[in-house]
Formats: sequence, C-alpha cells, structure tokens
Amino acid sequence: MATIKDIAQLAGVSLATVSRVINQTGNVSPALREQVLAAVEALNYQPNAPARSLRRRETRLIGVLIPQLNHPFFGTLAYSIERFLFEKGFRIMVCSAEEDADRESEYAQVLVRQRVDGAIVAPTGLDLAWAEHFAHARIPIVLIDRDLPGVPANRVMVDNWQGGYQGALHLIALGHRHIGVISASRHSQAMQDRLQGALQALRDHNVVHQVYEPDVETLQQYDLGFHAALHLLKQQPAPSAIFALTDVAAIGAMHAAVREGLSIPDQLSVMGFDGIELGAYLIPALTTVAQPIEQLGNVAAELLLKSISRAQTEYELVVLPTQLTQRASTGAWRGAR
Amino acid sequence: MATIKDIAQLAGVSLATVSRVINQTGNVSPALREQVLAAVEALNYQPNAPARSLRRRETRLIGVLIPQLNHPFFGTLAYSIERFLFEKGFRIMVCSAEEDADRESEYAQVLVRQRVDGAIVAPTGLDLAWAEHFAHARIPIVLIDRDLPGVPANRVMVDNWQGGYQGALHLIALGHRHIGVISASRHSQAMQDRLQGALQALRDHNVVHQVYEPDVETLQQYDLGFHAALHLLKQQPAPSAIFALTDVAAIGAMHAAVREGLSIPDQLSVMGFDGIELGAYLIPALTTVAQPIEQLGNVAAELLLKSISRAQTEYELVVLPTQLTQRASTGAWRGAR
DNA sequence: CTGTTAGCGCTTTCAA
DNA sequence: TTGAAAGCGCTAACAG
Repeated sequence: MATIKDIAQLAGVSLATVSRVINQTGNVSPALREQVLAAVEALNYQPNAPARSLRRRETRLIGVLIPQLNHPFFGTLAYSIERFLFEKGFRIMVCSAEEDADRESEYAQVLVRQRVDGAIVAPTGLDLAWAEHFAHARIPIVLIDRDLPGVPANRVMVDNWQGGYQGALHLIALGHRHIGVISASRHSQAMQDRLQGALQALRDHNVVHQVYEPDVETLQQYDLGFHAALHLLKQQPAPSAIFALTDVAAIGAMHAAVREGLSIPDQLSVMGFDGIELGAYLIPALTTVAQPIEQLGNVAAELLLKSISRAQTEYELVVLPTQLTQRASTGAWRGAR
Repeated sequence: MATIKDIAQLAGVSLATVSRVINQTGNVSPALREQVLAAVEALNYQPNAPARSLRRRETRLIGVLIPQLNHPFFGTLAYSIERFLFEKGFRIMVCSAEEDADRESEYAQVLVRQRVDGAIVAPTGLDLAWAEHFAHARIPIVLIDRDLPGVPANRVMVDNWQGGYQGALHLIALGHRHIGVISASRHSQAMQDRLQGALQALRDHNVVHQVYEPDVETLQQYDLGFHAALHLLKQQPAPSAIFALTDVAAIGAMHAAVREGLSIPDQLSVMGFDGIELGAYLIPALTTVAQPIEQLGNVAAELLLKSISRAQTEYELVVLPTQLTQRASTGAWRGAR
C-alpha cells in the first residue's frame, strides 16, 4: 500500500507538504497541491489510520457495547448511533456482550486497547468490571438504556418506572383486574424500574397480579415471553391481560396465548415495552410503551462527543419520556372467560 | 495511559523484555517475567492497538459491510460473524451501507484506511466502486448473501434461485393458481435470483401471477411489504397466495391482508424468505424459505480467515441449501373468495 | 510556503 | 536470556 512517502516521492515534495495537502492544514501553493493530489490519485493512496491515531493520540473510533446486536431494540439503537456518528466523522465498533459480565468486561478491554475516543454502553447488569477498564484509561462513556447509579458518566434513558406505571395503568383503565407481568431480566436496572412502576400502579388500584421473572439471563427473548405467558396463563385466576416489559417478550407471549386458544385482544390483552418498528406490523398490532429509540441513540452520541471534546466533571442525566402507543393488542375486559 | 516504557521502567527491564512477556514470544526468565507482570498489573497497562498494528502490519480487525444493521436478517448475520471472529481473536467493524452505493463506497474506504485485515460484504447492488477500494489495497473480501459474479472473491450464499422455485412450488402444491410475488429490491442479485426461480416454477405450472417490484431501494421493508400487498390484492383476479421474497416484507404483507379483512391462511396464504427467528412467533407463524443464517456467517468468516492467512488466487463459491419451513401462514386453496 | 526532524508505542532484528 | 536500536506511517513543531 502506498504511503505518504511514496506520494512525496512521486510528487517531488516533502512529507510535510503531502500531509498538509491531505489534511488541509497549513497553506500549500496551488501548484504543489495539484502535484500531490495527482500522486494520491495515481497511487490510490489511503491514509493509514493506525499510524495517524498513534501520532494524533485520537482514533475517531467510538465503542458501542450492547447486550445483543441481533435484537430489534439494541439493533435500532446501534444503528441510530452509527448514523449520527458517521456524519460527525466518527466510526463505531459494535460489541455484543451477550448478557454476560465476563464477555462485557473483555470487550471493554478490547475497546480500551483500540484506544476508542469514547464508548456508549448499555450495561448488562450489576457487575462493574467493564467500567473500571474505561475509568483507568480515562475514556469517557455514556450509559444508555440501563441506569447504573454508581458510575460517573453521562446517562441517557427513559423514565422506566413511569413507563411501567403508565403501561399498567392502561390495562387497568381497560377494566382488567387480573394482570400478569413478564420481566425480561433480573439484573437490568431498566427492567427493575419498569417492574416497580407497574407494580405500583397495580397496587394503587388493588389489581390482582402475578409476576414472571426469569431465573437466569437469556438471549432467547421471544422464547422467554412464550414460556412466561404459558406459565402465567396457568395461574388461577388466569390473567385477562399481560404486560410484557419488552416488545420481544410480548411477541412471544402473544404467540403462546394464541397457541392456548385465546384470541387477542378479546380474550387476552397483551402489551409490550420498547416501541420497536415491528410492533406496528404484528397481528394484532402491538400496544406498547414506546421509547424514542432513535433519539436515545442520538442524544447519547451527542453527549459523548461533548465529553470527548472537553473533559468534564459534571455528568448529565438525560431522561426522555415514554409514550403509550395504543394499538390493537389490548382491549376492554370482556368478563371472565 | 501507561506505555510499555512505563512498564519497563517500573520493572527495571528493557522494552524488549516487556514486549516478550506481553506477547509470550521469546524466553524470559521467571524472575523478570514476574516483575513485568506486576508492573502491568500496577499500572493497568493495556497494549496500544494502533501502535501494534502499525508495527505488525496487521490489525486483527475485520470489516463487516451490510445494507442495514437494524434488520433481522443482517443483524443476525453480523452477530454470528462477530461471535465466530471473537473466538479467533478478531474484532469487527460493522458498517451499514443503507442500500446506498455512495455510502457503501465511502465505508469501504473507511475500512481500507483502518487497514482491516479483511472484510465480509453483503453488497448493496451493482455498483462496484466499493470493491475497487478493497482490491487496490489488496484486502481480501468475502461476499455474502448477494452474489456479484464479476468480483474476484470468495462467495458464500444460498441457492436463491432454487429457494425461489421451492417456495413457489409450495404454494402451487397447496392448490393456489393466482399468486402474487413481492420482490424487495431490483438491484440485489439475490432478490433477482429468487424472483427468477419463483417465476420459473409459476410458469412451469401455468399459474397466473403478478409481481410487485419497488421502484427505488428502500430501508422500510415492512412498509414495502405492506404496500406491495395492498397493491397485489387489488388486482383482478386477486391472488390467493403471496410469496414475499423476504420475511420482513412478508410481515408487512400479512398486516396489509388482515387490514383488508382477509384471514390468513384461510383466505390468503402468505410466505416469506430468510428464516428469521421472529417468523416462528408470528401469528400465524410464518412459512418461509429459510436460509441457514448463522452458518452463512460462520462459513464466510472462516473463509475470510483462510484467505487472510495465505494469499490465494483461487476463489471458492460456497452454496448452502435453503430449507422450506412450513408453518401456519400458508394453507390449501379453499376456492374463490 | 516548504522542508527537516523528532517522536507517537510497539515489535523485532542483531549483538552481547 | 537480555538489551539497544531501527523503523512501521504519520503529524507537528521548528527552521528556513
């Protein structure tokens, strides 16, 4: 591969001049500029990013550490971050921690070694080993989706408690008095907040409820919802509505309900949480507590860029609102089955 | 951040010794090794990847260039590649070309500049500018999902033509004689192959059919399927079955059908192509021509690693079989509506 | 406006 | 077994 030296040679100028032309820094006479550009063209020169990073002490690389790439919510989040940062001249390295603290920590080290300029992290759980790695390296991070109160960092997320409350309230307002709740993870702060919010609403209105929480973390979220619903539907009295704390789990729950011969929403209302695009196309379309996913990603990226450019000691917490998106999967209670 | 020099100083050894310990190359006496390791621990040393890459002339980075990160099929593909390569000590840089040739080409340049050791590409279309960038830099690539006959590279994909034929045959065997086909893209070779395969089956059995092809590339695949189905259902005679050439489009089509008051599969059969996990949880569960997505990713990654380690002039084409996965969204023709 | 030069952090001969 | 030193490709003083 051609180097700056080759260009200099071919153009008959010094290394510095080539560098100046390429980076548009400093003044170069039009004549020389032309020569350099011609040489660049002729040799298909592409700057060596590692060399540049080494010298400049910045990589223009941002780490994105999420639980799972192959997931509608996190995939959309990563995608929005990618687009935002691409415009700003930053590239991303996406890493799937797979809901595994060891893997998460290992990936954090990888990102540190790559000398990313910053990282956006949707933490897996309560283990903070990964955060230590970034802290030691003084690499700024932004927490997204899942809160982690102890960590010194900017945070951007929705008000999960409020969303949980809001969602449960929707079912209550429809007349449901036996409600099942499906939590997707014990270790996610977001999930716990949603759950507590929902429970509060349920208690406030004296609604009988049953909670399903998985014993272990799982990546099989559809399946989780499926089995959770099967479990909840066996309870006595059986719920007339299910509030799944993620859309993906809600989809699994819907499938389980139909397999049990129940029609949605006539015999069972099902709602989710997240607001993934897919929800609108389900049959019936999924009622959900929607997060502003794109905005979450954009705000996080923006905040990160800010803390990269000027070291800060004050950390922001941005809380975005959720929005109840009522669609066809929930309906008024129609009496006992 | 601590450098190898700091470690050497603290441990009272030379740079070379530190390097030997860290890389486990060359022999170092146990005593010195201990000292070095202690210093590494004490200073939270993390090797500087850009510096190492510069010197070693390899980055252990692999580019993954796909049309869209936020997409069940490509997301799963990227995820399987990530997992496979992580085990082998390689990291990935995922880039979403967004079905846009310019963006794709730009991203290819980014990857070249990062000096990735190789790239796995699901090309957007027929513009080959991106491939030139890799070719000039002599960076090995593997094509995945979408074929591009002219490009000198390993290729791994399913037999899309056969899959298309197989899918159409399934509907024909169910007795359908008016079938609508939804193609998701004009520029994707994969899509064209599927379409041709399906058309062949349709012609072979004298089945009346109607094809919907989008005018422009779109990232809104659910919506594409939705509008395509609306269009097809208006035709005379109306189709009794729809074969969408991606699962995501099939989901949109199902939604449109239900909105038009049709029940699936009683009044309209719908099937897709891809075999995304979600399909099994839809209501009704989606019949599809399934690709072995994980395997596609793994094979591509393996092939790439092979061509990185030893430069090759012979290129392989790996064709994996599709599998018809029959579920609830398709059923026997029940007579005219 | 242009060129020379000193490193960025690391690996790897080559000598000792 | 260990260390000294050169250099990967680039940028940024500094000098002219």
